[in-house]
Order: sequence, then structure tokens, then C-alpha cells
Amino acid sequence: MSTSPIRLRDVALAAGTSTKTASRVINGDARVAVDTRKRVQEAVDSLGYQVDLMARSLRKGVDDTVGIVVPTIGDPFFAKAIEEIEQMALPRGINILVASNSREPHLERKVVDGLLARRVAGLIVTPFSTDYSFLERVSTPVVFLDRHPEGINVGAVIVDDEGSAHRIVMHLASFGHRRIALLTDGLTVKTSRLRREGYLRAMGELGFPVEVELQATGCVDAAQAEACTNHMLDLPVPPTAIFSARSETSLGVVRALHLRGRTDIAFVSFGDFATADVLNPAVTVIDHDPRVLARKAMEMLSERLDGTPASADDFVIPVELIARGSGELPALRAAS
Amino acid sequence: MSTSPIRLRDVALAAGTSTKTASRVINGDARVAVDTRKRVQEAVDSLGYQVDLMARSLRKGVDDTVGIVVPTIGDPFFAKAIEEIEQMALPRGINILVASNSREPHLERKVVDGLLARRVAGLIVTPFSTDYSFLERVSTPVVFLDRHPEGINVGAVIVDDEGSAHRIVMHLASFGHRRIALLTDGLTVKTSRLRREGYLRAMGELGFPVEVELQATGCVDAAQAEACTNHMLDLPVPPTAIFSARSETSLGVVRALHLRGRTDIAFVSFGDFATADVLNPAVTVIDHDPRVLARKAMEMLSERLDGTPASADDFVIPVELIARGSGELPALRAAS
DNA sequence: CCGGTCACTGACAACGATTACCTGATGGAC
DNA sequence: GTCCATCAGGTAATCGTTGTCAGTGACCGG
Repeated sequence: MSTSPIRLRDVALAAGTSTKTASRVINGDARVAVDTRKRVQEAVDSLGYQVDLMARSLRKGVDDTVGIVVPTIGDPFFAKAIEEIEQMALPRGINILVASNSREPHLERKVVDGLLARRVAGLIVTPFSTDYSFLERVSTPVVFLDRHPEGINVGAVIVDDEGSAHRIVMHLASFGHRRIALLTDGLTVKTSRLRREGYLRAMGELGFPVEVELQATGCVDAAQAEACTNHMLDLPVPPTAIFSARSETSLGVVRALHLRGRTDIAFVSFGDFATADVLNPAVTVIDHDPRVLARKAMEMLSERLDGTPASADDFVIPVELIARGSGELPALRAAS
Repeated sequence: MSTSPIRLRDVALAAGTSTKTASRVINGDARVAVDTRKRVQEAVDSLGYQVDLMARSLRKGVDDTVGIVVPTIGDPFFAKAIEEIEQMALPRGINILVASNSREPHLERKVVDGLLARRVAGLIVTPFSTDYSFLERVSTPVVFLDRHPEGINVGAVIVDDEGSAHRIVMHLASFGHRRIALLTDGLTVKTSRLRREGYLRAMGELGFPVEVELQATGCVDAAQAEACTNHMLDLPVPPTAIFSARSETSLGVVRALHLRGRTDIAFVSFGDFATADVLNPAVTVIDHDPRVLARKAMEMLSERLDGTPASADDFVIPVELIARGSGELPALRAAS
């Protein structure tokens, strides 16, 4: 069954060279005689030698590995981001370590520390709500994804959350809506705060009343979003439009609206989702594409690994509003 | 900015002990005097020492890491499986390395070898189409997920693909359907082959003609599934029911059906998806839950890590057929 | 013919932690 | 009072690889 692992020593012995020379061949060092190289190659092939990456990493001080920290791996948004990063890393021989903070600030620090202790070459982190100032004492390059971190002045790859939210409200208002409801994740999450700010700013500029009962700010998952939506629709004066600040919550809103047959309510989702264009009406969204964000983040990380110093400036990915129908439903004469 | 990393040596120096004793404290060895332990602890805390997991792993020969190989990380099915595994691994201090084979047999072997070279403690693999006999020479425990591997007689955590597919066809037939179309992934994928076999067996038992034009067997993604569906609906004698063998392809089928307004066609999906219960009609599915499979796989891997020998028997997770409407549409009098 | 490059190679130490083995001290049994 | 078991802790080897540096010939220009 189990075979004792083959070490470089064994290869060197078989090829009649020193381990150093064998190492040179394996690492593609040019300064090796042609026939020596050949003998080593043959030994490698016949023995089925594989470098022990553990040992190499110890020697080199870093591991050819990128750590990724996200709130939840199962969320399609983050899953696609991870996929993109992995695809970019694979051809460079870089492996990825994935960890989630389970949306718990308490775990967040631990998880990052764990990856650092593993001597990852770099980190891509979607900050949840931890103070990241401790990273200033660390030399490992870190790139932040989707959210600007607290406590540290390092750039992140983000979208214009506040501006896009503002735009959504303006869009809905242009179809006659005044009672526009907001559903967000908990406000400890930076993106949620920013999107709410954009909502509030737009409502203010439009001179619309901002009502507490039209803001559900703790919808962490689809089920809660569904409950919140139902609650709002049961209000004496329900909203005529809904702005869901996250794909995940949008699924809940969609479910509530469809189960109640209320497809007359205008709806815009911050973030696309799988069947958004198939529903009736199809769902208008902000195309918050995780792959684009991830690609840029990985590019930035690669630069850092090659020595480019970190910039304090955020990189803002442009987004589009994709009008599919649900966001363009007119406000029915109902209430003011 | 960057601080030189703190080594065990530094801790020992600060605590006035040898590295060995410091190591004992860190690893919870009981044979250390109380006050010595305390001094070491204080040194660890004040210096902010963290074990270099690279070095530890080299010495121990294995890394506290589980490698996961899936075809595509972004597929919600696998993303949820990864999430479940990560959740189980986290409390044990185990990190997870995620890699995809990008649905390329060519890459599959390389990716697995790469993880083995990293001396992972164990592997959880969703085999795509590679011959896995090479694993017999490897001592690293491996558990297969969702598909039984080729070339090696090791158990996997699977569902009854053939039987469930059979059941879907029987279900559709009970509503009067005879022209039942099949959409699958490429037949190099084991699950696709098995589901097709179940389909064929049922059709045979029912005495229904099996027509080539009603079988689309190369739908790797939603876009292709959509195209195949459109093609089938354009046949002179189109199907009255569709069986999609994978969640991903189901999204394409749904898109085609809805865009054409053909919500009269019966439809069953092997595998649930996010908005399946919201569509009109809601989509009948086999609840192929990745979390359940993943949990069992991780349990099995844990046992292997603790020394339980591998079993050659598959572990079959039971599944349910969730009737939501689309699979219970009656066959309209159309053609035979 | 000599010193100097150049191409190639190997001995050795080091990466940072763990561990086999050993030492010295203590204390109880006799 | 002697002896051995036990405990606390130290020393040095070790995991497998690679960086440093030194060394060997061969070859070349002067």
C-alpha cells in the first residue's frame, strides 16, 4: 500500500550526483551539464520523485500559496470570486487556502492569523468587521476585496457602493416611486452601511420621507429577507418599490413577492443572481461581478508579490445597472 | 513595517528555558512545572509568538491540511460542499486547500499530485474522469465525493444516481409523458453516465421509444443546456417533458422554457437550485444536497486520519423527490 | 606556461520546529 | 544511608530542501 516517500537524496544517489545538483536540475538551473541533467531527469522519472513542498517552503521562508478569507464560501458571490482567483493562481503553480470567518468578527482574526502562521505568500481578504490594524506589523502582502478594511490605510478592490445605491434609488424614483424600501445585511458590514448611506442620500436629495419601517437592516440571509419583505408588504401603507442591497437577500425578496403574487412591486437588486433574467418580471440589477473584482485583486496581489509597494488608494470597479423590467415597473397610484 | 518573525528560540530565551521546554508548553505536554509553563506562556503572549506551521509540518511529515478537488469551485453545488467541509475542519484547526480540475482530465492528475506534494493530511476528491489507480501507491487518505472513481476500489460518498434518474422518469411517466427528453453533462462524467443509464432503463421498462434526438449529452453549462432545449423544442415532434441531470443545466432549461413561454412543458431537475421554488411553475427536483454528502465525506476522512482503514463500499446518501409543480404537469395530447 | 574566466559540481549549513536520548535532582522504599 | 523510579529539562539530531561558498578542470589570451 503505502510507499516510503522518495527524497531528493534518493534521486541524487540514483543519478550519481549530489543532492544539490539534483536540486538544480529540478529547479531548472541552467548551469548543469547536459548529460548530468539527463541522468537526473531519468532518476526523477523512474523513481516518481516529487518535491516535498513543505521542505521547500520552510527553506524559502514562504509557501507558494495564497490565502483567501471570505464571510461564507457557499455564497455564490464569493464562490465565484474564489474560482476566479484559483484559475489565475493555477498556471503559476500557486495553491489557494480558503477560509471563512463565518461572519463572526471573533473568528476573523483567528482565521487570518492561522493563514499567516502557515506562511502564505499573500492574502486576499473580504473584511467583515474586524479592526485590521494588526496587519501593519506583518510583512505578508494583503489585498482587500469588496470592502475597505477598518483600522488600516490600505487600498481595496471595491465597487462604488454608496454611489450605486444612490443610483438605484434615483432609478426607481424616475418611475414614480416615493415609498422605496431598503433591505440590507447587518450594518456592521461596511458594504451594507455604504449602500444604506447612498439610499439615504438619494432619498434626502429627492425630498422623500425616510421611514424607519421601510428599512430592514438585519437581513443576513434569504429567509430573513423573505420575512422582512412580507412584513413590509403587510404595512398599512406598504412600499411600492424595494431595493435589496445583496444578491442573497434578493432571493428572499423574490420568493416573498412571487409567493404573494405581488409582481407589481418594483424591485432592484444590488448584485446579479442565477435566474434573475428568467423571472417574470425579470429582475433589474446592479451587475456586481465577483469575477472582475477577484481578477483585479489577484493582479494587485501578484504585483505586491513581485515587490510593488502597497497603495493606499482603493481601486474602484465600475458597475452597470441592468434594466430587466422589475426596476422599471411604474408606481401605481396608491399612497404618498 | 515588517517585523522579523519570532521563533521558538526567542520565546525560550525570554522564558529562560530551552526550546524543547517551550515546545512542550505550546504542545500541551503535561510534564512541565507549573511556573515554567507560566513563564513560557507569558513569553509567548508578550512576543506574539506563532508556531511556524511550515516547520512543524516538515518535522511531522504531514500538514494539518485537507485538500479538496472539485470540477468547478463556482458551481453552487461544490461551493456548498466546500463550505461544509471548511466548517467542519475549522474547529479542529485544519485548513483547507481548494483546487479545481477545471473539468479537464489532463489537469486533474496534476492538481492531485500538487496537493500530495504539499503533504496534505487527507484529500476529498470529486473525480472527473481520470484513472485514480495511482493513488494506490500513496499513503495519504482520500475520500471520493459524489462520484465513484475509476481504476481504484475505494468507497465513495454518493447518491443513487441511476436509481434516482429511473425514479424521475417513472414520475414523469405517471403524468402521461412518453416523449421525455434528457439533458446531461458529457458522458465522460460518471454521474452523467449513471443518470443516463437510469433514464434508459426506465424508458425501456416502460416500453417507450428511446430517441437519439431527445438526448442531449454534452451540456456542460447553462448556456449549452439552453441551446439544447431550444433545439429540442424546435423538433417536428418536441418532447412533452424534460429531465435535466444537473442543477447547472437546469438553469439553462428554465431560461429557455421561460423565454419561450413554454411553461406547459413538464420538467424535473436532478439537483435543487436557488430559485427553483419561486418560478412559475415551481421546479420539481431531486434534493441532491451537497452539504450532506460533504459532511459524510469529512467524517469518513476524519476516521481515516485516525487510522480506520479505507472501505471499498460506497456510502449512499438517500435523496428525496420534491414535487413542486413543474414535474407534475400532465402530458397534453400532442404526439405519441 | 601562467593567471584568469567559465562551466560545472559538491560539501555544508541553514530554515524552525520536534523528538530521541540523556542528565541531574528529588524523594520514597528498604 | 543507599538505590531506583520519576520528574523537569537540556543537547543535539532530524525532517527535505536550497543558498553559500569552495573547488575542479577546461579553455583562453598574453
